[in-house]
Amino acid sequence: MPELPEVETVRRGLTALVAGAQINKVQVPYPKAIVSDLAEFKEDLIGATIEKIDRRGKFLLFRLSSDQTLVSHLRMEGQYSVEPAGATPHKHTEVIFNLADDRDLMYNDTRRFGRMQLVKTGQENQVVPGIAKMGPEPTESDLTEEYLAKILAKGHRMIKPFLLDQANLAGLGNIYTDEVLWQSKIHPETLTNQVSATEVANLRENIITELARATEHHGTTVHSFSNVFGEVGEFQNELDVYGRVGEPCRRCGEPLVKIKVAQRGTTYCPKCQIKK
DNA sequence: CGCACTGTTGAACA
DNA sequence: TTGTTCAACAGTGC
Repeated sequence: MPELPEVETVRRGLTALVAGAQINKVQVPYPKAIVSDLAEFKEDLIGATIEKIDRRGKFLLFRLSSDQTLVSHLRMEGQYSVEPAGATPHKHTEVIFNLADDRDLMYNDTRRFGRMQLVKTGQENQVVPGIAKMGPEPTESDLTEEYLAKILAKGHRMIKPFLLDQANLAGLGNIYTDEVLWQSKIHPETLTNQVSATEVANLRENIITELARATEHHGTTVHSFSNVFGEVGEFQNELDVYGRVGEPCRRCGEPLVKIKVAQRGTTYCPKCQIKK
């Protein structure tokens, strides 16, 4: 389900609902979801209060009063819901946090790809590989033009898998990558060292703007995404290429085409996005 | 039945 | 050594 805008939408929802809540007990119907020691996971969470929820890239970071952090990655279809205590778990509920205020925070994951682990706060930057290697957040201050130009020039890899690689920059996934490449008029198979300085500046601006816009619209709902309130995003109505194969390009009218790039479905405009 | 799918990772390979 | 590619993870829906 989620790229950065969706994870940020979940973070905000969770903050509104469970920041300040205390955990009484934890049940784990699907132990594989827990990467760290399971017994410690359950034990250490008892009595802890969720002080706040941060985000790094697509990772959610529940900051606990116990000086520990619950690191949670939703991968493809993970989602959280908050229900009255004792509510029946869903078919794919993997973890249940029983809260002291008679509510249950449930983690549900249809495809069972999501993972969570408990670490000492601050240690996530070393212990969680995805975070340790993660590139800058896609913001004006963190993602500088100099940095982007430098790493693009360094490799000779196709631009699409490059942008999907969280080690280069955080936050983009398959949907928004197709969108920003279309906006930037760059063919998804363009080699990174073939991207001109002008295109780099433009691409950077589009990445930052697009992810911020999508976040304002509470993300894109494809298939299963909903926030903790069970609400869907609205950004799917704003997408220009993803899911629009065969439909006319909104810039030139040419029918959009779909190809496979680095094992991922990729939609683009064959007239606006010319391979060099 | 076959294929596609929002993401990441570790092994294989150059 | 370093960078890149690709299968695998698991379930649902078309």
